[in-house]
Amino acid sequence: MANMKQIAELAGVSLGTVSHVLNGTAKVREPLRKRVLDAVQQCGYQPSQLARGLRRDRTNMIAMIIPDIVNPFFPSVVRGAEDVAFADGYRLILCNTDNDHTKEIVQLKALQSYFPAGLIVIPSNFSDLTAQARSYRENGAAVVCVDRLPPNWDGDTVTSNNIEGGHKATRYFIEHGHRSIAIITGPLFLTNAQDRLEGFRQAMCTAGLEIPPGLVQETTFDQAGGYAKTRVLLRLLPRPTAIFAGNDMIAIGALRAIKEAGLRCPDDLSLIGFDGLEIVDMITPSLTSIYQSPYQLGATAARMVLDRVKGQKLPARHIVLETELQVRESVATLHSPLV
Amino acid sequence: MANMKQIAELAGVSLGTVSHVLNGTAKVREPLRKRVLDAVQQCGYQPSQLARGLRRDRTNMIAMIIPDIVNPFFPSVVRGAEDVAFADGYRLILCNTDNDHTKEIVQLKALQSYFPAGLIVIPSNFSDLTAQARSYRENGAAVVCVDRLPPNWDGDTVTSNNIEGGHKATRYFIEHGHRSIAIITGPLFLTNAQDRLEGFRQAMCTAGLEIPPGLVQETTFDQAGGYAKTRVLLRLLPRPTAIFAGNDMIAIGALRAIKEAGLRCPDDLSLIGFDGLEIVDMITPSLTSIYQSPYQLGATAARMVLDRVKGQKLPARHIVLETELQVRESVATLHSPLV
DNA sequence: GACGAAGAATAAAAGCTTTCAAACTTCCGT
DNA sequence: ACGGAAGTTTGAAAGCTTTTATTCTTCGTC
Repeated sequence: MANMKQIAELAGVSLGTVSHVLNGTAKVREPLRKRVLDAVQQCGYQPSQLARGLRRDRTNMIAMIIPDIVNPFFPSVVRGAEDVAFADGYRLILCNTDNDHTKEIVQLKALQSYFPAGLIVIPSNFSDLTAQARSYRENGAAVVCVDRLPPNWDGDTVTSNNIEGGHKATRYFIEHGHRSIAIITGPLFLTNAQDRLEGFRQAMCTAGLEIPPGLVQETTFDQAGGYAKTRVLLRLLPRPTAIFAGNDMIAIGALRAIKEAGLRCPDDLSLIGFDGLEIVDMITPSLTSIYQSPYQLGATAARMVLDRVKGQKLPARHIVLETELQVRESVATLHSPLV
Repeated sequence: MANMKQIAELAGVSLGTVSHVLNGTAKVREPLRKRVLDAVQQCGYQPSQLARGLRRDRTNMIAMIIPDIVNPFFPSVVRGAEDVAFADGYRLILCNTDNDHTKEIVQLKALQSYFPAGLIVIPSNFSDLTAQARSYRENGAAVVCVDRLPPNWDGDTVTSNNIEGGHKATRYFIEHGHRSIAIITGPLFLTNAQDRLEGFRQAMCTAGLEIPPGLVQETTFDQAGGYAKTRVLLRLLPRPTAIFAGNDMIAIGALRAIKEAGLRCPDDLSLIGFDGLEIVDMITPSLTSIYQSPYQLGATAARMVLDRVKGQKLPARHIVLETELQVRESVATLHSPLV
C-alpha cells in the first residue's frame, strides 16, 4: 500500500504538506493542494490508521463493551452506536462480557492499548469501572455508560427513564381496574431493575395500594426467570390479576408459565413487559410493553463520545430517554366487583 | 501509560531484550527474563497495539462485515467469531452494510488501513469482493466468506448445507402426506436462497412431484415478504397444503397472513421455516424449522482466519456445516384421500 | 589457558504519520 | 525597492515496537 512519502514525491511536495492537506491543519495554496489530492486519488492512498493513532495517542475506534450481543436487546444499541460512529469515520470494536466483571476488566485493560477515542459500556453485573474509566480519561478517551450504571458512577450516562416506565406500566394496570399487581423484577443490583421497581412502587403508592411482599419477585432478566417466578405467583391466593415483568424476556417466560397452568392471558392474568422488542408483536397474545429505544441509547452514547473527542470539556452529562407504553393484547380491563 | 523503554530501564536491560521476552522471539536467560517480567508486572505494562501493528503490518484485529446486526440471525454469528477471536487475543471490528454493496466497499477500503489480521464477511446483496479480497490477501490478511457467497468467490468459505436443509424440509412435508408444497424463497441472487430452493427441487423431483410455477415465490428474507407472498399463495386454487419458508422471518410473516385469512396452522396449512431462531419457540404455533448454527458459522470463520494467520499456506477451504430438522408444531400429517 | 563456536544481549533502523519550529514566499506599506 | 509582517512550506523529531545485524558472553575443547 502506498504511503505518505510516495504521495509527497508524486505531488512534488514535502511530507508535512501532504499531512496538512489531508488534515486541514494548515493552509495550503490551491495548486499544491490539488497536486496532493490528485496524487492521493491516483494511488488510492489511505493514511495508516496505526501510524496516525500512534502519533496522536488516539485512533478513531470506539470500544464498545456489552454483556452479550445475542441478547435481543443489545443489537440495536450496537447498531445505533455504529451508525453514529460510522458517519464520523469511527469504527466500533465490539466485546462481550457475559455479564462477568472479571472478563470486563480484562477487556478494558486490553482495549486501552488500542488507544480508542472512546469507550461505550453497558456494565456487567457488579461492575466497577471507576478505576479503569479514570485511566481511559487520563489518556484522553471519553467514557460513557449506557442502560445501567455501576455504583458511584460519576461519568457520562445514557439511560432510559426506567422509573417513569415502571410508573406507566403500573398506572396502566390500575386504570384498567387491576388492584392486585405483581412485579417480576430483574436483578436488583442493576440500576435499571431498581428504577423500574421504584416506578412501580410510586404508582402503587399514589393509588393508595399496598404491595404485599409476595408480589415482588426478583430474578434474572430472561425467560427462565420469568417462567419460574410466575409459577410462584400463580400459587398465591388470592392470585394477582396482573404481572409487570421487568423486561420482555421475563414476560415471555411468564406467558409460558401462564399457558402451562391452563390459564389464559389476558383473560385470567394480564401482563406488561418492558423494552418493546420486535418479538413481542409476534407472539400470542401480543405483549403490551414499555418501549425504550435501544437504538437511541447507542446512538446517543456514540454522539456523546464524539462530542468529547471534539474537545468539549464539559462536566458529566446524564441523558435520559423517554419510554412509551405500547398497547397490545396482553392486558384485560377488570370490572372490579367492588365498584 | 508505560512504554517498553521504561520497562527496559526498570529491568536494566535493552529494549530488544524486553521485546524478545514478551514475544519469545529469542532465548533470554532466566534472571534477565524474570527481571523483565517483574517490571512488566509492576507497571501493568501493555504493549501498544498500534506500534506493534505498525511495525508488523498486522494487528490482532479481525474485521467483521455483516448486513445488519439487528437481523436476529447475525448476532450469534458475531458472537461465535468474537469468542474464538477473543480466546486468541484478537478483537473484532464490527461493520454493518445494510446489504448495500457500495457501503460494503467503503467499509472494506477504510478497514484496510487498520491492518486487520483477517476479514470475515457476510456478503451484501450483489457483493463483489474479488478485488478487495485480493488486496487484503496481498497484505497478508486472511479473508473468509460466511453464510452466502459472492459470484466467482474462490477464497475460504463457511456455509451451512442449505441444499440438504431444503431437502430435509421438503422430505418431511412429503413424509407427512403433503403433495402440494409451496416455497417462499429468499432473494435468488443469494446463494443460500438458491441452495434451499435447489434442495426443495431435488426432493420434489425424487418424490416424483411436479412444481407448478405458482408455488415458487421469491421475496426478501423478512416478515413483510413472507406475509405478502403467503397472501398470494392463499389465493391459489387448489391451495397448497404446505409452505416451506426460506427462513424463519418469512415463516413468521406467513403465519400472520394465515391467521389473518382465518385459517389455522398447521390444521389448514403446514409451515416449515429455516434457521431455527430462538423466537420460533415463542410463537404460536411453535415453528418447525431447519436449524443451522449461526454461532458455529462465526466461530468456524474466526478459526479459519486464525489458522491462516498462524502461517498456513493452504489452498482455499470450504467448510459446510450440517443442518438439523427441529420438529415443533407447525406441520400437520395429511391423510391423503388418494391413499 | 586460549581459541572458536554457540548462545545471549544490544544497538540501531524501520514502519508511517503528525506536529513544531524554522525557513522560505508573498505581499503590503512606505 | 526595502523592511517586515503575514502566510506557506519544509525538515526533522517523536511516538512505540519489532527485527536484523552486531557485539558481547559463555562454555567446551584442545
